[in-house]
Amino acid sequence: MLEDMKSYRSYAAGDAILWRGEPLVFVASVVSGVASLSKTLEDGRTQMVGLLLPSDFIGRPGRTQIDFDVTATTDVTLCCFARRPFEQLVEDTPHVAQRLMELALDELDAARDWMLLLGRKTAREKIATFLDMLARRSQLNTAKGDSSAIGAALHLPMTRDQIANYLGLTLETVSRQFSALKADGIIDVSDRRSVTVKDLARLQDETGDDSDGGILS
Amino acid sequence: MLEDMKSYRSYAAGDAILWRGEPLVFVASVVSGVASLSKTLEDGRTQMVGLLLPSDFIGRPGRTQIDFDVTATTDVTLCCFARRPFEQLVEDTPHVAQRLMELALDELDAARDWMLLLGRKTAREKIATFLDMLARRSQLNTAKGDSSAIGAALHLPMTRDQIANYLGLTLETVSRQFSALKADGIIDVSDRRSVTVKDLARLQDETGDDSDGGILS
DNA sequence: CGGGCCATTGACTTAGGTCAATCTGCGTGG
DNA sequence: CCACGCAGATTGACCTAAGTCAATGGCCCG
Repeated sequence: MLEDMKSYRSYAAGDAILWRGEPLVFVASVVSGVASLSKTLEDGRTQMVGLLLPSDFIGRPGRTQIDFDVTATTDVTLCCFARRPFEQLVEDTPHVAQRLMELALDELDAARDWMLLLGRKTAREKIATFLDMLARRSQLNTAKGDSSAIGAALHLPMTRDQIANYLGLTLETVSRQFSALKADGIIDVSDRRSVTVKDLARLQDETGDDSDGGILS
Repeated sequence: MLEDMKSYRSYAAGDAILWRGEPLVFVASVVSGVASLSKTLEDGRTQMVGLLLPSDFIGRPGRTQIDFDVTATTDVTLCCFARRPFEQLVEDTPHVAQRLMELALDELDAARDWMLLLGRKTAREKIATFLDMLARRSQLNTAKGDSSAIGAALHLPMTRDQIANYLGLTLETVSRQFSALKADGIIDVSDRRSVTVKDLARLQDETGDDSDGGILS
């Protein structure tokens, strides 16, 4: 059974978890901390192409390589399974295959939202979208249903530089936009690692997104 | 059997195939022509988030909605299956589920490459990457193995405006970059719908991509 | 107490966007 | 068969959002 083959691995903030092109020996799920997927151009410009929060999955049944780097953004603990036996499990259990497919489709949707952000949003819209996303995500993980956790401090899991790489900006622009949103009374930036959303509605207005807001599942 | 439930639909260039949020009644595969997936901000800025060429698949087992628009970029013919029976087939045939999963992962990889392009590449690199992608794709579909179909005219399946929406640029910038690449002797732009790659190596240099070039499968 | 490491802020540059004029075909109807 | 009109493409002049470069500030940790 799968339980028998799981193991835990920990990485310190900044450590590489997987390198692009390296043979993929395990699949994993994030237990705690934040990891990121990123791609690099030959001259060193980099772009994060995914953020892995707790419960997210790393790995691709049927692939032996990945073509991005996986890095620990904060200290991270993973729950790992050897790839071969895991694939066996996937083949034997249709239900698991279907679940993985859904995960892949969710990631695809997230990737496409991010494409819109990267291709068309202004710096201010990018920051607003990023904060809104963090607010939604952290709300899910805490008080489910309590829709107004506004005023609570949002923890930023990354440095300005990493945020810039996620949003396709420079760290200076990220910093300036934080300051601007603060000056406009939309957020508060006390500690460098936390932001308080003072006016969520206004923050959402600033995202540029079509307001009819997606699927009401 | 699946054969019994397939039907063909055709759309003229510019026609909507599916609207965002609309209930998804069929899945389909592209028989001929080119379709695109796109997302729009509230003020009308749009970003293409995918291009569907012949043999590409539209649809997501387990989802009843999509949150992008699907539009016919050129005249398009689709081969459609009703969604419910198709999903039944997927559940009954593990092999099909696995194949779909691979398609989803391929799309995810393509989406991530595009994120790097949108977030970090210059206009010139974007155009070079776009042309290189078209060259690779059209080579696959024609003379397999003949690696130097250089000199052959590449057909552009879209207008400058659509290319701009795909690359996160404006149509003017697309036009200027075509002119610049032409002035540099890398391509030739005779007809507005076709481009001849005169120096593929140089074109690839201009993409900005890490030259060790991905996975040698 | 001191030395990194982030972050912020300012001054200046620039790639790409915007606005506007012109050009090029191409299909249509007289 | 021609001329008209229109949709797309090109080109130029100018503007601006964001990048670059550089100085300064705060904070944590040894």
